[in-house]
Amino acid sequence: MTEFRSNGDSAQSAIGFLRSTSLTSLVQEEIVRMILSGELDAGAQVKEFAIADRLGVGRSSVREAFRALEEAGLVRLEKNRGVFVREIGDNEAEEMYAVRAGLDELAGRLLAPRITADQVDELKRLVDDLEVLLAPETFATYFPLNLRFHDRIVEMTGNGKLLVMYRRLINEMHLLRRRGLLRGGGLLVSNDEHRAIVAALASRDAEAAAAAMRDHVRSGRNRMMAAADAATPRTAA
Amino acid sequence: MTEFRSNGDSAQSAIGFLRSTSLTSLVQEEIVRMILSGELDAGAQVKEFAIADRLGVGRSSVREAFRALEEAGLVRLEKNRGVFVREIGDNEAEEMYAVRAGLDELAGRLLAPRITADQVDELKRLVDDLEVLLAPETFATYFPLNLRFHDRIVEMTGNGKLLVMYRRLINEMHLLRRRGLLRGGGLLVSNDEHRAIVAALASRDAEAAAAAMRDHVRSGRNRMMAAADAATPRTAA
DNA sequence: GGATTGACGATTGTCAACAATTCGGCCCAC
DNA sequence: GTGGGCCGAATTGTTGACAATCGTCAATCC
Repeated sequence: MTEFRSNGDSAQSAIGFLRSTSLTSLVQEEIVRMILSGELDAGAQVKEFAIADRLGVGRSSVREAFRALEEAGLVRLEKNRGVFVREIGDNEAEEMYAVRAGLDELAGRLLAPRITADQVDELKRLVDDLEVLLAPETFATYFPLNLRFHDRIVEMTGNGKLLVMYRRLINEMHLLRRRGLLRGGGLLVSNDEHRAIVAALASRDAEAAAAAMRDHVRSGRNRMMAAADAATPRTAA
Repeated sequence: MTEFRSNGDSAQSAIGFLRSTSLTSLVQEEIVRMILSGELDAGAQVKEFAIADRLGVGRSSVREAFRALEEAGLVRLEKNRGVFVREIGDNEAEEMYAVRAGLDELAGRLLAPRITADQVDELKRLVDDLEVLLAPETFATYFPLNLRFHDRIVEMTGNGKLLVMYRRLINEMHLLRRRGLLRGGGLLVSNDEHRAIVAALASRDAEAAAAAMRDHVRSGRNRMMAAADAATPRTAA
């Protein structure tokens, strides 16, 4: 996201970088990376000094980053006890799926009337790429590309506010307790639904696109819950 | 929200209060109050030391609060220049109305199937109260009660995640540049729509409730935009 | 033996001091 | 008169130090 080039325009980038980037922002990005990559597990405690020492900054910068991360829903602050990576239980997971369905539905409705032919092609290409990655040995790369497919749809709506809220929610949903199951195989059968979404968008039918998005999220929720139940059955056979 | 009583259980409240409340949280709440009350205008600079001195706390607590407020979208941090109350231009206002329509629509769809008779009565009472306040001299109290009406609907869905996102968005929308026009008279004619919303919810028809909510937000947007255009006409007569 | 208390180490909460940057005014040269 | 550069006040960025709190562990008492 913040890269430099070695050619002439790097000076301008560097200036913008210095003007906009504080230590706190960098610390914040690093902690987000650690959380999303799984380096910090849900529920784990994150110690101020450990982060500060590791990144070579003072504790204040880390503390400020923690405040921002709490507001973003990624960590939980307990006074005098420390900060912990948030865990998301089943109740909250249900709530999040409902909200995500609403946001995705809105994205489909907004995008369908204004999508361009180029954008349809781009989405079709993404779905084709996903198809290839369905094999078990490449599944580690299926998951991020799937995220990118949905992110691009929201991004294409041109609604920046929706995109910010959507991304924040997706980030939080990475903390689902049973996330591992999702990545492991629960989503394998969803590519047909991706094709249905692209088809609905290509037809420029707002309601059809909205319905396709909503149904896809709902299916994802069901797959997740089924996988969770299979892992921790409530009644033994 | 955090009140004490003078009877026996105050000790327990006080303990919980101390355990959960940091100076930063209090500072944050105070700044939010100042922004929402209009004490701090959109675009105004907020100086660290001024807040710290006024509240009798160190700058660190204020800086941490700033970070959280930036993540919440209420202020904008410019490195080495200061923090400013965010202003929301016309573009972003459009985006926010679209997202709010989506959230309200979702709230209507979620609430309709599960609303209780008591809840319907409560909403009806709120609409009746609003009716009385339509007179110009009481309009200052119409606005907060209108907010409460919509907030209660979202709250009644039981979806906490939706409620958090909704409230954050509503807070941000207080920073609309032409907000004064809204409060002054643009929303006067909307109580019929409120009745329509309650009627749709009472009928337990999810799609009807969703449509009523969406239409209401859309009307609000149109009223706001019309008022804004009237205040700053793009073409002179 | 079990429970309570006290002290200690570790961690967080808050603050004040120092460094770096920005912005405005002033002077001076042209 | 105008533009450039210098200087100083004001503000923010960052750090380290000190105080308060929590959890643990061992010693003590019943």
